[in-house]
Amino acid sequence: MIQTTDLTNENRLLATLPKSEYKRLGPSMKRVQLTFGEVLYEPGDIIKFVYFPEDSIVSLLSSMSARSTLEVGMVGSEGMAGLSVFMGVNSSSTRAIVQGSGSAMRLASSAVRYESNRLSSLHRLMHRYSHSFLAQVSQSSACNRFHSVNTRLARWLMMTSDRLGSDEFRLTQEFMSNMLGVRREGVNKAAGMLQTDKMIRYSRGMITILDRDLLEDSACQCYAIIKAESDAYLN
Amino acid sequence: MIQTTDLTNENRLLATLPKSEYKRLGPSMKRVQLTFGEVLYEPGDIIKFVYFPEDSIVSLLSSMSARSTLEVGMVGSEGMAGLSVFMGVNSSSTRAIVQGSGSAMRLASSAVRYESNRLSSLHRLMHRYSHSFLAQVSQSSACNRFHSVNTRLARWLMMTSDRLGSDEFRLTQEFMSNMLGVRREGVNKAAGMLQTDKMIRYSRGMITILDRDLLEDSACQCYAIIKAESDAYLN
DNA sequence: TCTGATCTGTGTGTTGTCGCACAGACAGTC
DNA sequence: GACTGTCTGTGCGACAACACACAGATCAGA
Repeated sequence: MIQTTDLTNENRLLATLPKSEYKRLGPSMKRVQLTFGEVLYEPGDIIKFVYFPEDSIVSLLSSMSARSTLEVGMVGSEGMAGLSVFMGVNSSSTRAIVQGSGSAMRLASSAVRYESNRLSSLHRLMHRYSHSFLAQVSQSSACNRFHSVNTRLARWLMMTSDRLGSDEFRLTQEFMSNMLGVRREGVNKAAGMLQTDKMIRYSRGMITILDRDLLEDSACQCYAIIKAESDAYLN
Repeated sequence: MIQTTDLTNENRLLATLPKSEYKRLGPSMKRVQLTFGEVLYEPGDIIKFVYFPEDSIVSLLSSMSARSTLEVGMVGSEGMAGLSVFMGVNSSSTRAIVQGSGSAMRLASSAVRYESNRLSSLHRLMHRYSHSFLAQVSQSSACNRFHSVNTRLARWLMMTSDRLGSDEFRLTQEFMSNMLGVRREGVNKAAGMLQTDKMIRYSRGMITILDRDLLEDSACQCYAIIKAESDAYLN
């Protein structure tokens, strides 16, 4: 497995906090293992915990029907799942599902509510992350409207790879179709092209990125735009 | 012109503030007239003012290219244009354009930065609005992916009508095509159907909603979902 | 080694939207 | 009343994605 990012294996949002604030959160925080497919919360659920992914990924999904689901946002070590809590609302309108197994720091929602107004750096960071996340959702929205399945799949694979810090991961076409909001057959076709062009290799749910540069080239500009936004807010 | 909502002609977010906080904002605030087509800020611009629409509407657009633009969020009396400022970022990734002429309260960004941490009700409200807005953007994103031009146009007309507090307004097919992210011809076809079914009437940029109930029925569920979210946060 | 479950490949026909091209309708103005 | 610009209507070919239907490949476990 090739490490492609300088992953320090910690959540970058938390890592940016001054020590004093981090310590204050300590007692309410716990490192947990998130496993693929785990649902952290459903739309309307009371959110008990928020999650700061380390090498895991959480996807936020909007579903129109059982058949039609779409990822509206992806959360990795750059962010947090459960922004609603920070915004003073105890439930979300999206489903949060673990898209990549790995560890995350889990924080009780009550602690978020209690501390986020007292810890100024945390507060400021969360605000900036909210902005970054909103920008991501906005960009994806336009991307989903205008770009083809091919380019969107390439973008999505790049984003996933970045957050996992790996070029190899398990994901079926079925799963990706739920993320991109297209049929499995569409993913098959798009993935087939990427494979023909030697950018990726895949078999029975195991995907390997063979050529990141080529893959990035076939992704739309949205990838770079979202990445810039995600990285920038951490300074 | 038929008034269909109990429009009190003031921004509902501001109206929810306690008097003391509203007074604090007073000196920095000014009622301005927004005119159709006016651009409040472009992506990347430093945002000097935020706007609390009264009977005006501000659309937030994401553009992939000159040809391809999409409305990612709509702001009326329930909200504010310029959320980024509240989130501690002085520019936005979207373009803010006036979609419906009318009045708005304009507040200097510096005042937002200075006061939003001091005025607790304002802060709390803005947080809750941020959540509501994020929910709107997420829902629209899925809607744009899964629903037909017909239903999306119906939804969009309903949302516009709600915010203007009127059943009659000026909007060309060309303009709507930029909002919905489809070609003008597509809007023509969809609008033609709505007109055939006697839900709306239109001519040279003047649209009249003839039957709100029917129009709401042909809009997708997204309309009701977004409306509920927008109304709920104000309690 | 057989069996069932899962994952992937692909074929056919349909539909929605696009891209382009142009004609008609209407309003303002000189 | 003629001219110009704007807005609207429509026709046609192209194409991406859809819906459905199966067949083939691979793996895990009995």
